[in-house]
Amino acid sequence: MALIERTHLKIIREVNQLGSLTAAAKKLHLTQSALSHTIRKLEDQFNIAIWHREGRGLRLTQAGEYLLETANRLVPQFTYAEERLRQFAKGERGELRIGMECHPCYQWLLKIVAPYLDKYPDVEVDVKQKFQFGGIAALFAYEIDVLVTPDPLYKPGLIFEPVFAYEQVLVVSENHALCKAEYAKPKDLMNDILITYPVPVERLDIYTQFLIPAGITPKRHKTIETTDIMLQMVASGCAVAALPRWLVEEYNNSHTNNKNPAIFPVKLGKKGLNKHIFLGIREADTSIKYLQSFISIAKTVQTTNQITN
Amino acid sequence: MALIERTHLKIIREVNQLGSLTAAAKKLHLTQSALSHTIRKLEDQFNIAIWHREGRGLRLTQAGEYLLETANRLVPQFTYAEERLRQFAKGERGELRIGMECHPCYQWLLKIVAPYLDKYPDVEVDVKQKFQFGGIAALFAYEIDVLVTPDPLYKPGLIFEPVFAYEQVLVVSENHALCKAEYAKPKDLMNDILITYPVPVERLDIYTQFLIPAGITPKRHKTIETTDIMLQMVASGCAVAALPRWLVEEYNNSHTNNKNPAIFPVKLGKKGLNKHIFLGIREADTSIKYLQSFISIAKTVQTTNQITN
DNA sequence: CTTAACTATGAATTAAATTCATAGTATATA
DNA sequence: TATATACTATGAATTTAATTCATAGTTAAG
Repeated sequence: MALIERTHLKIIREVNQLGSLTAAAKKLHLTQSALSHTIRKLEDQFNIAIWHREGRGLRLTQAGEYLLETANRLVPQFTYAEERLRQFAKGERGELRIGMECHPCYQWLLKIVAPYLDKYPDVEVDVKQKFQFGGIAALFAYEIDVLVTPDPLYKPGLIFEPVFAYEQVLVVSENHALCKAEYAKPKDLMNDILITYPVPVERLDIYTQFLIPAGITPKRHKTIETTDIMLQMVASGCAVAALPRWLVEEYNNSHTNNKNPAIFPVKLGKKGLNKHIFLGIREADTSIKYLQSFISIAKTVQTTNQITN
Repeated sequence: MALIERTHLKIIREVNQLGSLTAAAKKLHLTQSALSHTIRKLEDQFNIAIWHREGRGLRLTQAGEYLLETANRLVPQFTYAEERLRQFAKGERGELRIGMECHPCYQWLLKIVAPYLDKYPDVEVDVKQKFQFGGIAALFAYEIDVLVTPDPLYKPGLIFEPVFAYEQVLVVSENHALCKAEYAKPKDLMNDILITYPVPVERLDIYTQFLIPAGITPKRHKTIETTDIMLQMVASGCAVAALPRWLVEEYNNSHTNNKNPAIFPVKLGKKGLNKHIFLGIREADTSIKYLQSFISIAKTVQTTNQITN
């Protein structure tokens, strides 16, 4: 059984606009006969007339008027959908769900997103920070499209790209004993309150690569969600934290003129704790232009950052 | 160049709902191969993927998600449109634009429309009273679908059906000299103010069939739009009017208990002035069920009226 | 009353959709 | 770790549908 198709709607619209089957046929690159047959089939199918045939003219019936309304509503939605598909094809449109497994990177991300959206205004950017089974699983499950993480996990189907290097440092107030020290040793933290983000200890480098190897635990361990509050608590001298060096520098640049107490970065161990941030994507998505572009912009922004800070 | 068609949308919807091409194919009474080819063609056309192929499973891409949304929006509109066409075919739906060339018939019309809409709730009824080139022209020009008129004009393409007979009478107050007369003669009106609807004199029977043949004109001629006010003016004794007998009877039934002055019908001439009301439709529309039904209901209602009044 | 500008329609043709047959691949099962 | 199972993809054959061609029929205009 034949149904209403896009062509029927297109024909009805064109005939209404141009006034005749012949003219509509020319516009649609078909013959008058084709349109006549096509519409006739629909009319027979539903046992209705679409036009009153009055000599050499056509006048819409009520059913025809109704179909014209429908056509005027639906046909543009088809052409719009096609335009969208072309945008998808060109990689100009899509959803970019960014997963963050690196708390302090949020500030950095904001700097990328602004120029990125200038270039790809039709990409819908969304940032997610919580994952039930971790960021990698979220990538595999298509919950997110890019993962920002310091812990790449090279699995088949995933690709990781380093986007910037940074040094994880201990952050202390001007009153802290370590504030002018060349570097910190694990036991220096025995009497400090250590603030971290609320993530499992095994994902905190200051534990896995600094305190735990030395068998040391700090006096207390507190967790805080927001970087700003964390830094303020450190500045006030209540506690210490482990954060990227650039965050400390940025904080000082924006706060010292306000007479806020400065904070000091201290190397973690003699060699420091050097880290990378990676962007992870699914291998299947490597061809998506707006995704590739996000990665390359991410690389640019970090470089600029390194230089200015 | 191939475009997005209804089938594509249907397939995407079904696959999303049933989880596989195979299941969707069964539901759509097609083979899995057909769906695969059809979608593949669209993908090639726009150079996009609609699904990620993961082993034996399909997962929508972003473009696919978008198309699914579109499908969920558009497909129901197609099926709805088809339902409407079936209603048009059955004559259960349509527009019924009623043209009135008979002012006092408005009350009568209201009595028809109520039971009619009970039976045809999907018919859109509209009443028009003004026509630039007359009611017949309005019928031909598809401005209206039925014409209610006392003056049928038998032209090819039009069909008129009498729906009720009535007597046009002179209406006077209880103080008028004619109020108990057997019938009125033209010269009886020489000192009266005559009220009519604001239509050309050649469409007023009291002129064309009563006064003009006798070469008489009334003292004055006033026009009023509304029947109610016309009747009240007659009742107050200021003027006389020519109206259908049943209108006078109806007025008296509803007003005498309120102590309002009664009005009296007087035959126009010895034999009275007998008229018919006709419904006119286009010959092309005779097959429209809801239109035929309107005419038959119209005939029923007038009969009932005749008896009760 | 002839021409021009339409639509309708049957038959022929062309194009497109669909199926058939089969290969390929991941998942579940024994 | 085979093996069955439940999918999808795809080329070629087939069927079905769309389109054209050729032509008749109708009306409005010159």
